[in-house]
Amino acid sequence: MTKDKKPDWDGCPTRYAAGIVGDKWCFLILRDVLLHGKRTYSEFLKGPEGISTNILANRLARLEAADMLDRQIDPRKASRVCYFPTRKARDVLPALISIMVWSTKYDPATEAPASFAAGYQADPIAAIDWYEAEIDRIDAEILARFDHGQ
Amino acid sequence: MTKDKKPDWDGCPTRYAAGIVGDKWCFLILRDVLLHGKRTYSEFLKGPEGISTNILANRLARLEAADMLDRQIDPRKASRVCYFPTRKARDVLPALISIMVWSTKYDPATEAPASFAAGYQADPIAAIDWYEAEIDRIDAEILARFDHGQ
DNA sequence: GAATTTTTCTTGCAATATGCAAGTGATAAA
DNA sequence: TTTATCACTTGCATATTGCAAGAAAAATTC
Repeated sequence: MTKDKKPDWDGCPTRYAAGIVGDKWCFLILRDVLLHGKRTYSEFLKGPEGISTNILANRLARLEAADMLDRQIDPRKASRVCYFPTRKARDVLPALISIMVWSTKYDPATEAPASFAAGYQADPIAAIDWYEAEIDRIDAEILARFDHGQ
Repeated sequence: MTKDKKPDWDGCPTRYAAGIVGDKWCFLILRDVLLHGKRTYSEFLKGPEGISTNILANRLARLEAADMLDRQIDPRKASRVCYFPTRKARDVLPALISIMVWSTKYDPATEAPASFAAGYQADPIAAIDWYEAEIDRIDAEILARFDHGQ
Protein backbone atom coordinates (compact mmCIF):
# COMPACT_ATOMS: atom_id res chain seq x y z
CA MET A 1 0.00 0.00 0.00
CA THR A 2 1.13 3.49 -0.73
CA LYS A 3 1.98 5.38 2.40
CA ASP A 4 0.61 8.78 1.51
CA LYS A 5 -2.66 8.34 -0.31
CA LYS A 6 -5.95 7.01 0.89
CA PRO A 7 -7.25 4.02 -1.07
CA ASP A 8 -10.47 5.03 -2.85
CA TRP A 9 -12.15 1.71 -3.50
CA ASP A 10 -15.39 1.43 -1.64
CA GLY A 11 -15.12 -1.09 1.16
CA CYS A 12 -16.53 -4.04 -0.67
CA PRO A 13 -14.22 -6.62 0.93
CA THR A 14 -15.87 -5.86 4.24
CA ARG A 15 -19.29 -6.39 2.73
CA TYR A 16 -18.25 -9.69 1.18
CA ALA A 17 -16.92 -10.91 4.52
CA ALA A 18 -20.01 -9.62 6.31
CA GLY A 19 -22.16 -11.70 4.00
CA ILE A 20 -20.40 -14.89 5.00
CA VAL A 21 -19.07 -14.50 8.54
CA GLY A 22 -21.08 -11.46 9.61
CA ASP A 23 -23.62 -13.68 11.26
CA LYS A 24 -23.35 -14.90 14.82
CA TRP A 25 -24.18 -18.50 14.04
CA CYS A 26 -21.95 -18.88 10.97
CA PHE A 27 -19.17 -17.34 13.01
CA LEU A 28 -19.60 -19.87 15.81
CA ILE A 29 -19.90 -22.84 13.45
CA LEU A 30 -16.65 -21.75 11.86
CA ARG A 31 -15.06 -21.62 15.30
CA ASP A 32 -16.28 -25.16 15.99
CA VAL A 33 -15.03 -26.55 12.70
CA LEU A 34 -11.71 -24.72 12.67
CA LEU A 35 -10.79 -24.73 16.34
CA HIS A 36 -12.76 -27.44 18.08
CA GLY A 37 -12.56 -30.29 15.62
CA LYS A 38 -16.32 -30.59 15.20
CA ARG A 39 -17.54 -32.10 11.95
CA THR A 40 -21.06 -33.46 12.42
CA TYR A 41 -24.53 -32.02 12.83
CA SER A 42 -24.93 -33.47 16.30
CA GLU A 43 -21.56 -32.11 17.42
CA PHE A 44 -22.48 -28.61 16.29
CA LEU A 45 -25.86 -28.95 17.96
CA LYS A 46 -24.29 -29.85 21.30
CA GLY A 47 -22.38 -26.54 21.50
CA PRO A 48 -22.78 -24.43 24.65
CA GLU A 49 -24.61 -21.66 22.76
CA GLY A 50 -27.62 -23.89 22.06
CA ILE A 51 -28.25 -23.27 18.38
CA SER A 52 -31.65 -24.55 17.30
CA THR A 53 -31.87 -27.33 14.78
CA ASN A 54 -33.52 -25.39 11.97
CA ILE A 55 -31.00 -22.57 12.23
CA LEU A 56 -28.13 -25.05 12.27
CA ALA A 57 -29.42 -26.77 9.12
CA ASN A 58 -29.88 -23.38 7.47
CA ARG A 59 -26.39 -22.16 8.33
CA LEU A 60 -24.67 -25.38 7.33
CA ALA A 61 -26.38 -25.11 3.94
CA ARG A 62 -25.38 -21.45 3.69
CA LEU A 63 -21.75 -22.21 4.53
CA GLU A 64 -21.72 -25.08 2.08
CA ALA A 65 -23.13 -22.80 -0.63
CA ALA A 66 -20.43 -20.25 0.19
CA ASP A 67 -17.80 -22.94 -0.33
CA MET A 68 -16.77 -22.84 3.32
CA LEU A 69 -17.84 -26.38 4.19
CA ASP A 70 -17.55 -29.58 2.21
CA ARG A 71 -20.45 -31.91 3.01
CA GLN A 72 -19.62 -35.58 2.74
CA ILE A 73 -21.55 -38.70 3.61
CA ASP A 74 -19.59 -41.44 5.34
CA PRO A 75 -19.57 -44.27 2.75
CA ARG A 76 -19.40 -46.84 5.54
CA LYS A 77 -22.30 -45.41 7.49
CA ALA A 78 -24.70 -43.47 5.35
CA SER A 79 -26.53 -41.89 8.26
CA ARG A 80 -23.41 -39.98 9.20
CA VAL A 81 -22.61 -36.72 7.46
CA CYS A 82 -19.35 -34.82 7.88
CA TYR A 83 -18.76 -31.17 7.21
CA PHE A 84 -15.11 -30.48 6.41
CA PRO A 85 -13.64 -26.98 6.33
CA THR A 86 -12.51 -25.99 2.84
CA ARG A 87 -9.28 -24.15 2.04
CA LYS A 88 -11.35 -20.97 1.90
CA ALA A 89 -12.60 -21.60 5.43
CA ARG A 90 -9.12 -22.48 6.69
CA ASP A 91 -7.92 -19.20 5.30
CA VAL A 92 -10.07 -17.25 7.73
CA LEU A 93 -7.95 -18.66 10.57
CA PRO A 94 -5.63 -15.62 10.74
CA ALA A 95 -8.57 -13.22 11.02
CA LEU A 96 -10.34 -15.50 13.48
CA ILE A 97 -7.32 -15.82 15.74
CA SER A 98 -6.74 -12.09 15.44
CA ILE A 99 -10.23 -11.21 16.63
CA MET A 100 -9.91 -13.78 19.42
CA VAL A 101 -6.75 -12.08 20.62
CA TRP A 102 -8.72 -8.84 20.59
CA SER A 103 -11.44 -10.49 22.72
CA THR A 104 -8.95 -11.72 25.29
CA LYS A 105 -7.78 -8.13 25.64
CA TYR A 106 -11.22 -6.59 26.11
CA ASP A 107 -13.45 -9.27 27.59
CA PRO A 108 -13.04 -9.06 31.35
CA ALA A 109 -14.54 -12.55 31.64
CA THR A 110 -12.34 -14.17 29.03
CA GLU A 111 -11.57 -17.83 29.57
CA ALA A 112 -8.57 -17.79 27.27
CA PRO A 113 -5.22 -18.10 29.03
CA ALA A 114 -2.76 -15.23 28.60
CA SER A 115 -0.47 -17.69 26.84
CA PHE A 116 -2.89 -17.73 23.90
CA ALA A 117 -2.41 -14.09 22.92
CA ALA A 118 1.25 -14.15 23.92
CA GLY A 119 1.94 -17.21 21.79
CA TYR A 120 0.18 -15.70 18.81
CA GLN A 121 1.99 -12.40 19.12
CA ALA A 122 5.36 -14.06 19.55
CA ASP A 123 4.99 -16.06 16.34
CA PRO A 124 1.72 -15.65 14.43
CA ILE A 125 2.72 -17.91 11.56
CA ALA A 126 3.65 -20.79 13.85
CA ALA A 127 0.37 -20.36 15.74
CA ILE A 128 -1.70 -20.54 12.56
CA ASP A 129 0.33 -23.51 11.35
CA TRP A 130 -0.39 -25.31 14.57
CA TYR A 131 -4.15 -24.96 14.07
CA GLU A 132 -3.85 -26.00 10.44
CA ALA A 133 -1.97 -29.11 11.47
CA GLU A 134 -4.72 -29.97 13.94
CA ILE A 135 -7.30 -29.65 11.18
CA ASP A 136 -5.21 -31.88 8.92
CA ARG A 137 -4.90 -34.46 11.66
CA ILE A 138 -8.63 -34.54 12.42
CA ASP A 139 -9.70 -34.71 8.80
CA ALA A 140 -7.14 -37.39 7.96
CA GLU A 141 -8.41 -39.48 10.85
CA ILE A 142 -12.01 -39.20 9.69
CA LEU A 143 -11.17 -39.91 6.06
CA ALA A 144 -9.16 -42.96 7.11
CA ARG A 145 -12.25 -44.30 8.84
CA PHE A 146 -14.22 -43.56 5.68
CA ASP A 147 -11.86 -45.77 3.69
CA HIS A 148 -11.14 -48.83 5.79
CA GLY A 149 -14.31 -49.00 7.85
CA GLN A 150 -15.13 -48.51 11.56
CA MET B 1 1.20 -21.23 22.73
CA THR B 2 2.53 -24.67 23.38
CA LYS B 3 3.27 -26.53 20.19
CA ASP B 4 2.16 -30.00 21.19
CA LYS B 5 -1.00 -29.69 23.23
CA LYS B 6 -4.43 -28.53 22.24
CA PRO B 7 -5.73 -25.61 24.29
CA ASP B 8 -8.75 -26.76 26.30
CA TRP B 9 -10.54 -23.50 27.02
CA ASP B 10 -13.89 -23.36 25.42
CA GLY B 11 -13.94 -20.86 22.59
CA CYS B 12 -15.34 -17.95 24.50
CA PRO B 13 -13.27 -15.30 22.72
CA THR B 14 -15.10 -16.16 19.54
CA ARG B 15 -18.44 -15.78 21.28
CA TYR B 16 -17.44 -12.44 22.75
CA ALA B 17 -16.40 -11.16 19.34
CA ALA B 18 -19.54 -12.59 17.75
CA GLY B 19 -21.63 -10.62 20.21
CA ILE B 20 -20.08 -7.35 19.09
CA VAL B 21 -19.00 -7.69 15.47
CA GLY B 22 -20.94 -10.82 14.53
CA ASP B 23 -23.69 -8.70 13.07
CA LYS B 24 -23.73 -7.47 9.50
CA TRP B 25 -24.64 -3.90 10.34
CA CYS B 26 -22.24 -3.44 13.25
CA PHE B 27 -19.54 -4.85 11.02
CA LEU B 28 -20.26 -2.34 8.26
CA ILE B 29 -20.53 0.61 10.65
CA LEU B 30 -17.13 -0.33 12.01
CA ARG B 31 -15.78 -0.39 8.48
CA ASP B 32 -17.19 3.08 7.88
CA VAL B 33 -15.81 4.54 11.06
CA LEU B 34 -12.39 2.85 10.88
CA LEU B 35 -11.73 2.90 7.15
CA HIS B 36 -13.95 5.51 5.56
CA GLY B 37 -13.69 8.37 8.00
CA LYS B 38 -17.43 8.50 8.68
CA ARG B 39 -18.48 9.98 11.99
CA THR B 40 -22.08 11.18 11.78
CA TYR B 41 -25.49 9.58 11.60
CA SER B 42 -26.20 10.99 8.16
CA GLU B 43 -22.86 9.79 6.81
CA PHE B 44 -23.54 6.23 8.01
CA LEU B 45 -27.04 6.45 6.56
CA LYS B 46 -25.74 7.38 3.12
CA GLY B 47 -23.71 4.16 2.79
CA PRO B 48 -24.25 2.04 -0.35
CA GLU B 49 -25.81 -0.80 1.65
CA GLY B 50 -28.85 1.29 2.57
CA ILE B 51 -29.21 0.67 6.29
CA SER B 52 -32.58 1.83 7.59
CA THR B 53 -32.74 4.60 10.13
CA ASN B 54 -34.12 2.60 13.04
CA ILE B 55 -31.51 -0.12 12.60
CA LEU B 56 -28.75 2.47 12.39
CA ALA B 57 -29.90 4.13 15.61
CA ASN B 58 -30.11 0.73 17.27
CA ARG B 59 -26.62 -0.35 16.17
CA LEU B 60 -24.99 2.95 17.07
CA ALA B 61 -26.44 2.60 20.56
CA ARG B 62 -25.26 -1.01 20.73
CA LEU B 63 -21.74 -0.09 19.66
CA GLU B 64 -21.66 2.78 22.11
CA ALA B 65 -22.78 0.44 24.90
CA ALA B 66 -20.02 -1.99 23.89
CA ASP B 67 -17.49 0.82 24.25
CA MET B 68 -16.71 0.77 20.53
CA LEU B 69 -17.99 4.25 19.75
CA ASP B 70 -17.70 7.45 21.71
CA ARG B 71 -20.76 9.64 21.12
CA GLN B 72 -20.09 13.36 21.35
CA ILE B 73 -22.21 16.38 20.63
CA ASP B 74 -20.51 19.23 18.81
CA PRO B 75 -20.41 22.03 21.41
CA ARG B 76 -20.52 24.64 18.65
CA LYS B 77 -23.49 23.10 16.88
CA ALA B 78 -25.65 21.05 19.18
CA SER B 79 -27.60 19.45 16.35
CA ARG B 80 -24.47 17.64 15.20
CA VAL B 81 -23.44 14.38 16.86
CA CYS B 82 -20.14 12.62 16.20
CA TYR B 83 -19.33 8.99 16.82
CA PHE B 84 -15.61 8.48 17.36
CA PRO B 85 -13.97 5.04 17.34
CA THR B 86 -12.57 4.12 20.73
CA ARG B 87 -9.21 2.43 21.30
CA LYS B 88 -11.14 -0.84 21.58
CA ALA B 89 -12.64 -0.27 18.14
CA ARG B 90 -9.31 0.75 16.63
CA ASP B 91 -7.86 -2.48 17.95
CA VAL B 92 -10.09 -4.52 15.67
CA LEU B 93 -8.23 -3.03 12.70
CA PRO B 94 -5.79 -5.96 12.37
CA ALA B 95 -8.63 -8.48 12.29
CA LEU B 96 -10.67 -6.29 9.95
CA ILE B 97 -7.83 -5.83 7.49
CA SER B 98 -7.06 -9.54 7.75
CA ILE B 99 -10.59 -10.57 6.79
CA MET B 100 -10.58 -7.99 3.99
CA VAL B 101 -7.43 -9.56 2.58
CA TRP B 102 -9.26 -12.87 2.73
CA SER B 103 -12.18 -11.36 0.81
CA THR B 104 -9.93 -10.03 -1.93
CA LYS B 105 -8.63 -13.56 -2.37
CA TYR B 106 -12.02 -15.26 -2.59
CA ASP B 107 -14.46 -12.69 -3.90
CA PRO B 108 -14.30 -12.88 -7.69
CA ALA B 109 -15.97 -9.47 -7.86
CA THR B 110 -13.67 -7.75 -5.41
CA GLU B 111 -13.12 -4.07 -6.01
CA ALA B 112 -9.95 -3.97 -3.93
CA PRO B 113 -6.77 -3.52 -5.94
CA ALA B 114 -4.14 -6.26 -5.67
CA SER B 115 -1.85 -3.70 -4.07
CA PHE B 116 -4.06 -3.75 -0.97
CA ALA B 117 -3.36 -7.36 -0.02
CA ALA B 118 0.21 -7.15 -1.27
CA GLY B 119 0.91 -4.04 0.80
CA TYR B 120 -0.57 -5.63 3.90
CA GLN B 121 1.37 -8.85 3.46
CA ALA B 122 4.63 -7.03 2.81
CA ASP B 123 4.38 -5.04 6.04
CA PRO B 124 1.26 -5.61 8.17
CA ILE B 125 2.36 -3.30 10.96
CA ALA B 126 3.01 -0.38 8.61
CA ALA B 127 -0.37 -0.95 6.96
CA ILE B 128 -2.22 -0.87 10.28
CA ASP B 129 -0.26 2.19 11.36
CA TRP B 130 -1.28 3.95 8.20
CA TYR B 131 -4.97 3.43 8.95
CA GLU B 132 -4.47 4.49 12.57
CA ALA B 133 -2.80 7.68 11.41
CA GLU B 134 -5.76 8.41 9.14
CA ILE B 135 -8.13 7.99 12.08
CA ASP B 136 -5.98 10.31 14.19
CA ARG B 137 -5.99 12.88 11.43
CA ILE B 138 -9.77 12.81 10.94
CA ASP B 139 -10.58 12.92 14.62
CA ALA B 140 -8.09 15.73 15.29
CA GLU B 141 -9.66 17.74 12.50
CA ILE B 142 -13.16 17.31 13.91
CA LEU B 143 -12.09 18.06 17.46
CA ALA B 144 -10.31 21.19 16.28
CA ARG B 145 -13.57 22.39 14.77
CA PHE B 146 -15.30 21.57 18.06
CA ASP B 147 -12.89 23.87 19.88
CA HIS B 148 -12.47 26.97 17.74
CA GLY B 149 -15.81 27.12 15.96
CA GLN B 150 -16.78 26.95 12.25
C1' DG C 1 -36.15 -59.87 11.83
C1' DA C 2 -38.74 -56.74 14.70
C1' DA C 3 -38.26 -53.03 17.66
C1' DT C 4 -35.56 -49.39 19.33
C1' DT C 5 -32.15 -45.92 18.71
C1' DT C 6 -29.25 -42.75 16.21
C1' DT C 7 -28.60 -39.19 13.00
C1' DT C 8 -29.82 -35.55 10.03
C1' DC C 9 -32.75 -32.81 9.08
C1' DT C 10 -38.17 -30.60 8.34
C1' DT C 11 -42.41 -28.46 9.75
C1' DG C 12 -45.58 -25.48 12.38
C1' DC C 13 -46.16 -21.70 15.08
C1' DA C 14 -45.42 -17.94 18.38
C1' DA C 15 -42.10 -14.37 19.37
C1' DT C 16 -38.75 -11.25 17.85
C1' DA C 17 -36.18 -8.45 14.58
C1' DT C 18 -36.05 -6.02 10.28
C1' DG C 19 -37.26 -2.78 6.50
C1' DC C 20 -39.88 1.01 4.96
C1' DA C 21 -42.31 5.29 5.31
C1' DA C 22 -43.77 8.88 7.86
C1' DG C 23 -43.28 11.84 11.78
C1' DT C 24 -40.96 14.60 15.64
C1' DG C 25 -38.22 17.82 18.15
C1' DA C 26 -34.32 20.49 18.51
C1' DT C 27 -31.32 23.40 16.37
C1' DA C 28 -29.50 26.20 12.44
C1' DA C 29 -29.82 28.82 8.23
C1' DA C 30 -32.26 32.04 5.01
C1' DT D 1 -40.30 34.20 10.66
C1' DT D 2 -40.05 30.63 7.77
C1' DT D 3 -37.59 26.83 5.97
C1' DA D 4 -34.17 23.36 6.21
C1' DT D 5 -31.12 20.11 8.53
C1' DC D 6 -29.98 16.61 11.69
C1' DA D 7 -30.63 12.80 14.70
C1' DC D 8 -33.49 10.11 15.79
C1' DT D 9 -38.76 7.61 16.84
C1' DT D 10 -42.90 5.40 15.77
C1' DG D 11 -46.12 2.35 13.33
C1' DC D 12 -46.83 -1.36 10.64
C1' DA D 13 -46.13 -5.12 7.23
C1' DT D 14 -42.80 -8.68 6.39
C1' DA D 15 -38.99 -11.72 7.41
C1' DT D 16 -36.22 -14.26 10.59
C1' DT D 17 -35.62 -16.77 14.76
C1' DG D 18 -36.40 -20.01 18.54
C1' DC D 19 -38.78 -23.85 20.34
C1' DA D 20 -41.09 -28.20 20.11
C1' DA D 21 -42.52 -31.89 17.66
C1' DG D 22 -42.06 -34.90 13.86
C1' DA D 23 -40.04 -37.66 10.12
C1' DA D 24 -37.16 -40.43 7.05
C1' DA D 25 -33.28 -43.24 6.61
C1' DA D 26 -30.03 -45.95 8.45
C1' DA D 27 -27.83 -48.59 12.26
C1' DT D 28 -28.11 -51.17 16.46
C1' DT D 29 -30.18 -54.18 19.84
C1' DC D 30 -32.83 -57.90 21.26
